[in-house]
Amino acid sequence: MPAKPSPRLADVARAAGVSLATASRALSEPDMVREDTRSRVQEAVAMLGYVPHGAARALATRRTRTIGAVFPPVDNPIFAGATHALAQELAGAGYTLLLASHDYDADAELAATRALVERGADGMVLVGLDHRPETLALLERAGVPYEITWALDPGAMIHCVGISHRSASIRVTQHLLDLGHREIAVIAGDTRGNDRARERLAGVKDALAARGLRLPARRVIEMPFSVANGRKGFATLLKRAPGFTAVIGGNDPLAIGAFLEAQARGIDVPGRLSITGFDDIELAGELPPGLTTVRVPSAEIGREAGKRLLARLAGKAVPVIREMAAPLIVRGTTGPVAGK
Amino acid sequence: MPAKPSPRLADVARAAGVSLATASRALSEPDMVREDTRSRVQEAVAMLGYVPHGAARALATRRTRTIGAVFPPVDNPIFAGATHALAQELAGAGYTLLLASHDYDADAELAATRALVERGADGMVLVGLDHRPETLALLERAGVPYEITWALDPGAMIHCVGISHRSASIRVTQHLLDLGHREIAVIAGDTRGNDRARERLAGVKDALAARGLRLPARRVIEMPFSVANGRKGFATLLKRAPGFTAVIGGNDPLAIGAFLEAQARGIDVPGRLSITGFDDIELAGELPPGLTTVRVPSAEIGREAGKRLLARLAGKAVPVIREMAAPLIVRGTTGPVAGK
DNA sequence: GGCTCCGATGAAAGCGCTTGCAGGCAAGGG
DNA sequence: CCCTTGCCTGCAAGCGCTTTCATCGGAGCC
Repeated sequence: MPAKPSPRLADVARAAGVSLATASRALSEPDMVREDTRSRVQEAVAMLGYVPHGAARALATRRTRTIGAVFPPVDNPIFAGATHALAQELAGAGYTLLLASHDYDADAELAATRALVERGADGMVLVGLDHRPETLALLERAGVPYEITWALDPGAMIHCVGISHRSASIRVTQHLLDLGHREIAVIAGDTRGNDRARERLAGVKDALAARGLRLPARRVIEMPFSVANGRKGFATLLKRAPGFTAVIGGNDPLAIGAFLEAQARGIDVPGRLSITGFDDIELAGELPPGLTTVRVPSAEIGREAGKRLLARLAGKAVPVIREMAAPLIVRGTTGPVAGK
Repeated sequence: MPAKPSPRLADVARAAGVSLATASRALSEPDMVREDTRSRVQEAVAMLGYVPHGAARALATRRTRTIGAVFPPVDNPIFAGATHALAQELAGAGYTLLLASHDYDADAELAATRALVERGADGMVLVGLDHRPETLALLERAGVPYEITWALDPGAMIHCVGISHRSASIRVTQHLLDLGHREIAVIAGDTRGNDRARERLAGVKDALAARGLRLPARRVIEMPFSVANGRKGFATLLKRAPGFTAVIGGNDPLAIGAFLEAQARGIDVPGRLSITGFDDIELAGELPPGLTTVRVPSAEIGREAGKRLLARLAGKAVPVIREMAAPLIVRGTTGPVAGK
């Protein structure tokens, strides 16, 4: 390893023939310093290849210019899109993203949150409302502003940017009911520790109840999000409680899995079976006949969370709740119930 | 905002009735401290809700326990998977991921790298071999160990973990040649600033050349990676230079796009047209008849990069080059050329 | 031309933690 | 019973930067 110690600001100051204080100001408070002094400092910086020492600066300013995000599996395309958008938004303001991910595990989330707070995150982004109570308490105590994404706090007490999963889910279900479907099955996401999945399922029940219908337990199956599980879940439902005319997928991969399995079994979609998803990933629009789904603006959620946090750090007030639109996108996998 | 200042280690020390030094050791060097002293300190920590101040620690130790990663769009599923695996691997060792992403832009990559070095990343993960020369120079100068992922340095001078895109691509092409295909078209990824895409394309040409064949320029189109672009690219090729019997996609989304477009046009796959992809994303195996592709172990690459970096930081030596297997996965989209 | 006022610079005190060094104490050996 | 050996603990000096406060010189004013 290179033994040569990196140059410090003092070296820059010496090379530029100014004091440490002036060198510091030339870099972080440019217009407090005379033009020519500033350029001498900058030359020295370039010559020495000086790179500021973030930890030292952070210690002195009590700011790291870093935002922490704790996400469920970032490999879910929707979180990936949000992560990218968030990172971009932050980079534009000179901030950097500290990312931790977990597998829908509240304890891991707490540990990750603690790690990010220790690292000095100036703000935090979390997903959903299911957390260990200590998680939010920790942030409050440390005085770290945070944004909850995807979900919306019903009490409107904490800063959120997201959508109402329940009402979107109600719209999906109503769409199916309007098409005449009465026998509906659900392949839900894993609802343990995932309030979004829970709300989506609850929305289906709500919509049915509003028309005096019930969702029998055997018509519901929970599966971790993936195409393969969509297939599996569909196959299981078919065996366990056949007779349904529509399947509501907890997200798009699950719905696409169900669709592929139906196709493989020669079940005509949407002729004999309607299918809906949730999220509107790219493939939903590309895979014929097009998946009926809810568009969740995940990249915008990420970007918006970043914007709001930056605004709050700059002392500006932002509305506590930022609800995004989540329109129903009707495509080819839903149609009138057969025989109507 | 809560005005109450967070407790410092000195407060913990006072509460526990020990000196600052002892409190520090109780937390970071537990077995230098007697059992009962340690537990008194820990009680004080719990009571005060003490959270260590990372910047201060970093300043004193010259270590941030943080690894930086600069990735192209993290919303590409393969990078997303690698990011998740990397973050998990690091978390297991008490490290945290500093993530920056860019849109295949070398200047943005350089800026992001500088930002992460300033933040004190103890190590860095980059993707591919296309960089501004300053990027690697900066890391060398700062003495920050780094790993290149996905690609392999032909000179074996820099630490890499990845696959040989060229030879994998050669295998794909040979597979098609073996099936009798001679008229081959390519929907490549955008090769500007993307050495992987370039190598894949070069591999196709190599394999053809080895059998005395050429790849005419009009049979090649470059498109940013996406399903929609796969469709578009395929349509363009069909118009511009029809008569090919096989399409090589630069990655799976492009190949899937081509496949969907072919299907939409009633072209029988693999009867009249063979299609191959690259990466082996989940859908490649799920979408009938199954996409023939190359399996790129992206999550393993991420995990391995983390492992190697941690090992190097711990002073262990690791082989400079870590080549991962990238097997050809033959599925249903490739078959013998029609009429053979 | 002398005085005031202001803008630019410098000196120095931290920011919160780690760590080399030294001191203190108890146990063990002579 | 005194001294050595070792284990814990405490003191204090940084780690590299920011920022208050004081200083200094010069321009503007009368």
